[in-house]
Amino acid sequence: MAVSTVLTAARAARGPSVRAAEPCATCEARAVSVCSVVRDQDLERLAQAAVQVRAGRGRAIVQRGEPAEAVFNITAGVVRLSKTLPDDRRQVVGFLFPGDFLGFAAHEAYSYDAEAVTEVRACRFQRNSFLELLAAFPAMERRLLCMASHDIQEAQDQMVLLGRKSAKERMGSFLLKMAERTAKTGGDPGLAQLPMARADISDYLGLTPETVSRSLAQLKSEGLVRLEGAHSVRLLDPAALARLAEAEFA
Amino acid sequence: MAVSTVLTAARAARGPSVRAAEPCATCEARAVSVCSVVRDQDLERLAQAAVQVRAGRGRAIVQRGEPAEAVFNITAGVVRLSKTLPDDRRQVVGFLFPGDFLGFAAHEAYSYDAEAVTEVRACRFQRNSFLELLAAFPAMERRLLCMASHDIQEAQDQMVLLGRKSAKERMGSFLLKMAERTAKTGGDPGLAQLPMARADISDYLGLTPETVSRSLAQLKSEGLVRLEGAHSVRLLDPAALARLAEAEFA
DNA sequence: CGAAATTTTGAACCGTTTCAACGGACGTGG
DNA sequence: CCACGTCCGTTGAAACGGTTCAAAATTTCG
Repeated sequence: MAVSTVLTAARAARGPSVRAAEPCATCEARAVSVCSVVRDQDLERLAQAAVQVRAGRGRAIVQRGEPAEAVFNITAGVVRLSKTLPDDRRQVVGFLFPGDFLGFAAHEAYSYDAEAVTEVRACRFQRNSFLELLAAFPAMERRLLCMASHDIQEAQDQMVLLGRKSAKERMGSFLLKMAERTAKTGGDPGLAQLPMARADISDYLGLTPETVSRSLAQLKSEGLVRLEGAHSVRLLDPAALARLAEAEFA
Repeated sequence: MAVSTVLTAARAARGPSVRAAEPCATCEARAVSVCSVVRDQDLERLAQAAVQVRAGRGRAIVQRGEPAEAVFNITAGVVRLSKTLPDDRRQVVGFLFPGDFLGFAAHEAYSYDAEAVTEVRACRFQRNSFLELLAAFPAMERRLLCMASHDIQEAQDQMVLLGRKSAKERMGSFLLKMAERTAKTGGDPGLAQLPMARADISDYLGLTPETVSRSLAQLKSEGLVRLEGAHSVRLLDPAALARLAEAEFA
């Protein structure tokens, strides 16, 4: 993921924010080591194609149907990807966090709306420049392919959630996933931070905001979690939660 | 996608079954032109790493958790990919048809079960050989990346279906998709052929077999379809069906 | 042709949604 | 710094769509 992060960093004279690549085998770490495969002059050339952009809470970043002329790399904040049916039913198909790519999978046009859940910073590339990078550096391409595979697996897990899990199970799965994310970015691993609104969570889990709220209340009454304000949840018994969620069934 | 198809064909002295590549921009055609990027001697080397395999109806091809040592390319028949929760709730995460890859996205272990819905023939590669191919031919890698992007978009559409559509809408979307497939392989475009059991369809659509049956009955009573036996459905009014399904919302 | 499996149909049940109202947090402006 | 208004989240009650359980009809295959 951190392709543009790295480029940005390169522009800023190679600061310590350049993250090391991790082994692709697990795809756990989405950091892409561009440095290892891109020569400095190319890096510079590409960095020039990248522009820092910002978006305030709730602002659209891309909209479904727009020609997919840009690829973004999120550097700060949280983005919500969603699709909306003509009668306004909405499904959130994913949340993007720092390091994630936006718009890469798109071919002609974006197939979803992307909006800022929190204040967002991102690195914007012209699509053509981005594709040139791929063409020039097969190792980049491989890395992206690996990341795409990972996304496919996540999507499949989400299908299990949407197709077969109860509301409480969905909520449990979601909390575990969010706590994992907190942990991965160096935060308290027992705390799930939920920067998005209940409506965003419900549209991600295929529920209503009311059901999300009720499911949380249930988990609370069972002693599995404690709500610390509306936007963070302490996991009191992650093991029990995992059992409940059958989170990706071990 | 017909990578192994092509390889197999190469072994059989380059028959007419070598499909031409189509432009990646749309990713509509999943045929991969290997011939254009792979030299003959390499093709032969790789063909030697591929083995034809068969599986009878209902037979497992790969199982979740198994080390992902092989990549398959389906050459005939239909494969069902599914995930099962510990209490036997099952979600079908996809069906594979001739030309599709199986096991490519897997990293260490397969993350799903793959079973033969009909009699299946496939081309089996050692994973390492397959990765060598990718390493040797960046154009292959690009093509796969494009295919993966396409799969991600399909997965997102399926999330909309599972998270937000009614039973009837799900059924409509499914029928349209299956009819499209029939059309693409040169069959009657107004006919959706459903080789899989109702239970497979229901596990794909996040429903029960009973609901699938009832939804079909409703569509029938509304004059949108006619059942021609249990495994093919004639679409009498595809436009109305598309409106109903909001199939990928135009 | 006949047995087993699959599909369809029927009726009661249940989890989630819907509709409605209340409570609390946040931000704005005084 | 506090008061007020708005938005968001929570809680309650009724309704609905889909599930579950049961049985009949059809298809499939030996």
